[in-house]
Amino acid sequence: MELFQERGYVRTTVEEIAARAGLTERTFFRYFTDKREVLFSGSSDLQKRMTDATTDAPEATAPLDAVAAALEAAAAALQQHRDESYVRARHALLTAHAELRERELIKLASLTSAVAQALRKRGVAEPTASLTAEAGIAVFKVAFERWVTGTEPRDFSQHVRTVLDELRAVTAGSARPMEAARRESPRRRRTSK
Amino acid sequence: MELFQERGYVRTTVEEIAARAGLTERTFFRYFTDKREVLFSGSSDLQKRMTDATTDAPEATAPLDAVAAALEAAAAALQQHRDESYVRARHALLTAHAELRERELIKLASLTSAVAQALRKRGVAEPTASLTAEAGIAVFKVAFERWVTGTEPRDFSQHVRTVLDELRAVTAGSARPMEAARRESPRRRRTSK
DNA sequence: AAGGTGATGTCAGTTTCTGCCATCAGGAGG
DNA sequence: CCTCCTGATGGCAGAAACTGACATCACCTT
Repeated sequence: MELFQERGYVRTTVEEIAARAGLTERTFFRYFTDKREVLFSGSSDLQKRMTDATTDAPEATAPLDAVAAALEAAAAALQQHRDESYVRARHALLTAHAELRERELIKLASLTSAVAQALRKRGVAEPTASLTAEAGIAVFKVAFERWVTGTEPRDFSQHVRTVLDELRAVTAGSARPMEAARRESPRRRRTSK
Repeated sequence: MELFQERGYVRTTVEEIAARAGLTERTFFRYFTDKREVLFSGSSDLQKRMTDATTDAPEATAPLDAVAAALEAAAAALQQHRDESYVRARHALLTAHAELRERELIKLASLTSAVAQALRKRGVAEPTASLTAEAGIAVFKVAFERWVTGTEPRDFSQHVRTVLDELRAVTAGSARPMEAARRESPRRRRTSK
């Protein structure tokens, strides 16, 4: 990250990164499959937290609410493990370089299918599982963007809740809503839990 | 595509591709920024169709339904312009090579923000616009996957409609639904149409 | 005929990434 | 203490992707 901020991502060579770490280029490629990968070391950890949270949600929890729990877990992990300056610097790099955004997107896709998998383990059928996971990660993306971009120091988990409610509003307010919903699960009263 | 099927994607060199087209490697890179890009030439066209469809939906149409129109447009374009064997071959390449999936994901992300942009032009506010676009593209992904993977020769647009209904079911059947919805739009009775 | 323009070719060079083999430190077992 | 094994690292050569600079050529305009 030091080097990336000194000379920018593209002009920083893998050899330089390795040297700064007291290693060789060859060794770098033994730890990271890619030059890009060096910016995504935490992602497998995040994924584990989120799938665990999905799996551990109480049995009666609706699919989307299990995913909401995963999002809360992610929010907690993010605010704990990374200081804000690192997150912002990283985010600046990602938005500036398409190759890095690509990598982020595939990480998010992997996250999505992992969450879908966790939902299936809960007994959620396809395509509900995939779809709920997709929607949940969409919420994650939008909320994260608003969190990093936003000026006011608002809580990430607060953003998550807001955006999740927005999602529910979006899909509730459109045509042809119901026959599938009735099939899926018994009507649920606004459980204050 | 010929070469990719003869020797596989990785063992096909850009020089070979260019030669097969009667050109030089250098010229290839004047037309395509990337080796990957050669498999995504149609994407900007698809994007235009979808944003147009979003923009052209009748004024009273709800956001998600405008996006549904865009999905219909995409389905029409796909079934018209590409024969099935090409679509399947391409899909096989994309699932086999992570670098290609990355590229596809960024194309879909670009599509998402273009659709969000089109929604904003309709007067849809943030974050509803982004969120609706994300959800819509999620439907596209899931429906496309089912279409290509599926054995029965079902219509793509048919898949789209099914998955869209599933999405509505997913978000309808979860907790804490309403305060955002109430803010967003006047109460809407479960319209049977 | 002269000049301009756009598409292509040629070439040299950088960087990423891989395969192969050598080295070296430390632990296990004799 | 010696030996063998193993895991981590370095060194090196090479393929392939990509870039920049310049040359060439066809074609069009004037």
